[in-house]
Amino acid sequence: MTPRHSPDPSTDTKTALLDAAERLFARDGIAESSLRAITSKAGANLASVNYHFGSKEGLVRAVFARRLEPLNRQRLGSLEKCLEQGQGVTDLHCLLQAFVQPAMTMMRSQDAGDREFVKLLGQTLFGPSVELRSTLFEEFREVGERFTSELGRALPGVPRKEIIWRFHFMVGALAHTVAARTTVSHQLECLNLKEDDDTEVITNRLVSFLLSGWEGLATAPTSTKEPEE
Amino acid sequence: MTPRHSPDPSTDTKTALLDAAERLFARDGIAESSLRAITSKAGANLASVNYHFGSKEGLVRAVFARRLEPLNRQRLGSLEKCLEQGQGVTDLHCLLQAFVQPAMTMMRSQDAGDREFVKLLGQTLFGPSVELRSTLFEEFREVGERFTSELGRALPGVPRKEIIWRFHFMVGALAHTVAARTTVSHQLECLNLKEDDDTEVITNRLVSFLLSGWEGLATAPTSTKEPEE
DNA sequence: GTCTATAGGTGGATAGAC
DNA sequence: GTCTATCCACCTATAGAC
Repeated sequence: MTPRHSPDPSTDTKTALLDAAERLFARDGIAESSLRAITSKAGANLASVNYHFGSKEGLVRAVFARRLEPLNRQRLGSLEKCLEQGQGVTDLHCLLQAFVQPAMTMMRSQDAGDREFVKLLGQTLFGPSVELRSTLFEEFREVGERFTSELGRALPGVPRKEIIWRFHFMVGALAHTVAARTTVSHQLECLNLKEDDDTEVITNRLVSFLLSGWEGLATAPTSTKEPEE
Repeated sequence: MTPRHSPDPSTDTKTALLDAAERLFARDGIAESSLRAITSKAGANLASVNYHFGSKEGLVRAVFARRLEPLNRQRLGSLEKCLEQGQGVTDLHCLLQAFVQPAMTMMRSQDAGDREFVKLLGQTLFGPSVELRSTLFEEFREVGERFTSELGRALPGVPRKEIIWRFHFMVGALAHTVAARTTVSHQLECLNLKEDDDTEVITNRLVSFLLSGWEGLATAPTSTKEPEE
């Protein structure tokens, strides 16, 4: 008996709750999704959330933890590959790709859960809840530090503070791309431009844009008339 | 008598409600801010919101409308100045500055309401509420169209679809910068880098980054090994 | 216009049977 | 582990006195 690793139906209830919550959170927001709606969609009982996760907040945290860890590992793994390939010289383009691509792939994943999740992640990153953001920040910490560190090494002339700002510009551009994709599609439709690009094309657009920004070859002086240092 | 344009205290109640709502929305989120908390903070009665704005949704819309119109006008005004100065040639840097600076100035305005508002705006842009986002989209439409149009003229070789994507990258970077400034400050503190930059410096960082991205001089090929076209 | 009081509904959480 | 029934806090909105 028990032919699978997770034989008991309790696990299934747990993941059903996670799936339903993830979906409703992404669609309606966390505060707007009631436990009643979540358990109903999951085909579970109202009390099951409290049993399995202790509280709604516990459920929220579990939703994020489930997919954040794989995302982080993928990013860090790609970063390591960049370093191996680079053999000393750090390849900026490879680093940006390593950071951007995992999120973009999730955006167009076959798994609907992945798609819902990145939308949710983007929303939450900009959301008002302080405690939730600091939870996310904690989970993201290692990735952020590894990437800013390597990006700094790839751009020796750029001070650390500037690196961090550029990193945040990048996070914003990426988050908006994955979270507000619906808006973009809508806008393109209004202009009779069908949005037929696949993940790779959009990723390349974004990475190219970011790469230029990071390389900073623009003719932008510090002030309107001041020359560059 | 009635020595001012807005003599009756009803106007004051109205703006007090708007101020309180704006602040609480930005701090706790819209769904999380109850009318009780808002009216209490405004020193008004619970029923006053329904009297002055019809419903909570009416209040929300009024909060956005109040500051969105000046922001739009400032952006469009700056854009017109760019066109006048340029005398035919469209200055990309000027356009980006015209789009970015008004929001950044609000971020560090002396008026606390301005600061709260941009935070709220950034949050809502990424939020889940469909109807609210489409309201914002409608209010933003003219600005978006004018800017993408002029940006396209400033970059004759770039197809319209690419312009729109880059515009969204820019919006994301800007929104994250104004909405998550707290996060950035926190991160900089953790690294013992005091975040003492004034608005102008941060704006210049962002505009430089974006300018490079828009100019697109990066050495990013379409694929990992393909040469540029 | 402002206020009190309350209706009418939904939220998260729990007790206790099964 | 699952379910029903229920508690109680809180929400928005409104009716009606002042």
